[in-house]
Amino acid sequence: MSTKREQIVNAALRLFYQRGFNATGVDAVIAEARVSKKTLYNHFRTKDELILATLRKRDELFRNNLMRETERKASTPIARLSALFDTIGDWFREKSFSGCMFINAAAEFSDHDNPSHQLAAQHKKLVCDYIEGIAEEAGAADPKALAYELNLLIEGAIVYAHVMGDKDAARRAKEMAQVHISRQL
Amino acid sequence: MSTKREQIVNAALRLFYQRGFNATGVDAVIAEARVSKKTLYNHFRTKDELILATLRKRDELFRNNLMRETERKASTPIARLSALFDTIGDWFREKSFSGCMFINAAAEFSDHDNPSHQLAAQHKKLVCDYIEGIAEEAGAADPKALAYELNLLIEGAIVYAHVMGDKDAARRAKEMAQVHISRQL
DNA sequence: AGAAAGATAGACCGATCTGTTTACCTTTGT
DNA sequence: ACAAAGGTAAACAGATCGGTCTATCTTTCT
Repeated sequence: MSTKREQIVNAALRLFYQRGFNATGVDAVIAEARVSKKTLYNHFRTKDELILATLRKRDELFRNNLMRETERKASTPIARLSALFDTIGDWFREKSFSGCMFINAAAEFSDHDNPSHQLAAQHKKLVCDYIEGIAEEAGAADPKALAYELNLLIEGAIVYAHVMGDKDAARRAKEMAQVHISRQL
Repeated sequence: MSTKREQIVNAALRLFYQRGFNATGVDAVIAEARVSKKTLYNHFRTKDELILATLRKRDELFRNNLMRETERKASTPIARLSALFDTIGDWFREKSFSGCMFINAAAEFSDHDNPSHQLAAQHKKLVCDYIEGIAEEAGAADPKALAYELNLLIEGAIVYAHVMGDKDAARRAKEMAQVHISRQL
């Protein structure tokens, strides 16, 4: 149906991720999407709404990929807890990698009440919930605590990979994760 | 001597940190600094140069505070490795806390070759070097590896504290850190 | 066939952006 | 006392910002 809307969001996904939200004008988005400005503003009331729609799409794509890849790499819950770090390691090595779009959003929209910032917080929680589910299946003593720990290691690795360009961060984080996983099993 | 320059950088430190780099215009900086636009451009050739000078100042202030506070809180190297997390916990609880200015800079200046991004990477390395020094004094088996691990936990905690508003992140990271510290001693 | 819906390119709006310039004022060293 | 240095406020330049609007074209439903 609304393929124009998808074109716009797909263009926004690329541009906002690579260049940032404030640095990307709507003119750049419509040029990348090959769409007129009127069309963009027919689908989104403001740029802020486009940003929110783009972040929602990113959340969906990112978590779907995280789940699919992690479950493809490992078949047991315990192995999947480790495989999470292999999946993010693959992500770090993509040529388009520019950090976590939600960390980036929180950086630009620093106010915690900002809708984009809240969406970022929600995304992180959903990822954490997913990990908690695996930790439960794996029989962790305290799945919530283990998910928190693994997620914190993931965030640390993302920062290392983006800020310092450390493509090995996922492997190092994985080794640390093994320690915390084995303490719970 | 150059007190005007300091006024400008101090104003820029507040505004760039709270509102972001692209979202803060030079007009806002000169208003906050109570200085004319001419004066700003006498001291800095471009806004980008002001950003770089501001990041350099932030690096100096941040690391000095990290060292001073951590050394004040604990007198032995081993205790200091833990105290690092208390220091960042205090930071998280400041009302002006808006995440790590260098993570924020890397988010807005995503290109790794961007001078601001490179300064961010350098800052992270200097913090890691400081921790490595303590790890050495503490007699860690592999000080470089331990510093890497603790720094990764710190980055994870910063993300949690900023994106999710989790003021407890430093304590949780500290508990994780204890595990990795004790494995090396 | 013909009306309604939705697309197009692009002119246009007022505001804001970085950066320059003008004209004047204040401080300071000799 | 006086020139030089460095400060001020504000006008200005040209580009870009988010957002609106017009006039035209294409598609689709009945």
